[in-house]
Amino acid sequence: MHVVVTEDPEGPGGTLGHENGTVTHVPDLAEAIGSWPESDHREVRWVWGDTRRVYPGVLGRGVRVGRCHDVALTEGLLLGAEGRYGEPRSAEAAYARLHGFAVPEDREAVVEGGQGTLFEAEPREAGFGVGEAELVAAVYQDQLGRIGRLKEPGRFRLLVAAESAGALIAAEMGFFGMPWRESVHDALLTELLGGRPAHGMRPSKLQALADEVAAAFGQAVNPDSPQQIIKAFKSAGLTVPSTRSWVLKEVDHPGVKPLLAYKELARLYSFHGWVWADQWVKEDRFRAEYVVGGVVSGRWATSGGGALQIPKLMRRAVVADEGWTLVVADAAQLEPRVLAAMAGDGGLARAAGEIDLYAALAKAFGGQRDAAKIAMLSAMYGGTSGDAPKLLAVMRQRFPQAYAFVEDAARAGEEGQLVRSWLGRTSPPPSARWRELVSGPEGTRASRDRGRFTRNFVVQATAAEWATTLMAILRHHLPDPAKLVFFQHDEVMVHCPLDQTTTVRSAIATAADEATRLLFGDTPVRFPMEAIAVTCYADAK
DNA sequence: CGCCAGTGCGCC
DNA sequence: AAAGGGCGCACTGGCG
Repeated sequence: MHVVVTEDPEGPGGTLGHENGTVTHVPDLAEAIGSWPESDHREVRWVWGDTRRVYPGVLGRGVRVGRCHDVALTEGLLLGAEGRYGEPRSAEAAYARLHGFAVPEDREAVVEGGQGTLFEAEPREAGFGVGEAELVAAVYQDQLGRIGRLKEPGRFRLLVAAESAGALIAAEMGFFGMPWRESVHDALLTELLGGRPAHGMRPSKLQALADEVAAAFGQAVNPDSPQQIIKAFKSAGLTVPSTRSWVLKEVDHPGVKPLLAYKELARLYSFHGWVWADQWVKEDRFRAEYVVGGVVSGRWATSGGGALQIPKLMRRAVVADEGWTLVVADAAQLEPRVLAAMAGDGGLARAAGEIDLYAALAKAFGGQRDAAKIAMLSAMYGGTSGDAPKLLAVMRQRFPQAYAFVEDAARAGEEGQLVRSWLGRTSPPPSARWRELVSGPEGTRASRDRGRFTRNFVVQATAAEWATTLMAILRHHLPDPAKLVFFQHDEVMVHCPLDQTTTVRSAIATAADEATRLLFGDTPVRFPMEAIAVTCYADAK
């Protein structure tokens, strides 16, 4: 069964819309959801316009839900599938389209940017002469109908369920937070940088390196300015095309070493330094803002805090609570396995039945595991340099179906067509700019670029679907109080009491298996998900 | 002053 | 060694 949920613009109240069409106003929404008759609590699908607007408040009152249908996320997926990519996807917009009213822009598109301002800027639209509960209910019914008319409604329903579950998980991860020891983080920064500087100053070790750089060049140079660095090298008689670290590494000049050291530390300082901690870490928890489906491929993005780019070095600060542990699991070689399963390539699927897929493929590539890996990555990314052409020729011969699968996706992209993931996420259409370019002198290049994008899209998007499905299942298998606290494309982290370690590890294995069956049915492809329990994230690999 | 593109680099 | 896909974010420096 489903229940439509709306929250009052002010206060803790809201409405519950029942399947028979009646709408009840409740003074305390979280309480009403939490006290829903236990017998069917797990069976309820809570339908709401936007998880980010409704769920945090509910969580804040200590209530969690099992399943939901996020109307805005679903609308985005449906619009893409219907060739209307990019149109506003809020429940209000969907309702307006349904009835021929003027379609309001999405609020996040209007407000955009700043943390915490996402939904505060303007009061809720007055509506279209209909209560919000009726509005959401009408859009929900319409969406069910549209899903039913798609080519693969069953798969798309899985996609919608996974995306909606992802929204719940993202909200919960943001709410509960990832363990982050401020004291460890501070000690690490102090060791590397030399203590927190006064406002407007560089940390001492950073300043020392900057001074070394200036001394080496015999002139003042801002190490944060690529332009100034290039000029400084020029006046030393050296021409560098850029200041990328791998370029500078090859340059013979005394300024290079301190400069590279500076760049590395400066990044830590500005990205994950004290200012970052002030903003994002409270009470030994890092609370990130995830954006479900924020990447066109369906991967998650972040809107602040950089949760998906935590430097390996900083993982020292991620430490389980006393008596608790971190169970960290990542899917090994996820993308080639996804390709094997999707393409139905017998040979590749057999290799993907092994724990080390690349080793299993090595035979086909002259016994070279590295060659097999480059061949697979080139096939999935559209690589053309080095040995790629030669290795791709081997792949074409030995794994023709997998080869054809990515080639077809690339060709579709080059021709300006849309491609779809396994569950039905649709790639964005080519931009107007691309259409101009493609018929001009730079046409071949633009065409190839888009081909590489669509080639990768089908694999990356399906990998994202597998990972989100796994998480959605895992969430239901976790014993209380274990919690998902981190997710990064193909890696999950669960924070749990020590005595739940074994249960959590097997829950992860089960979830990986169930996700594989749900998506691909009876495939020989295996998706190994090795889980390791650690006290500190840095010890996970 | 804010805005924006370019650069560079962290993660998968 | 540094190519091929996807991101976010800090910083510089030019512009209005």
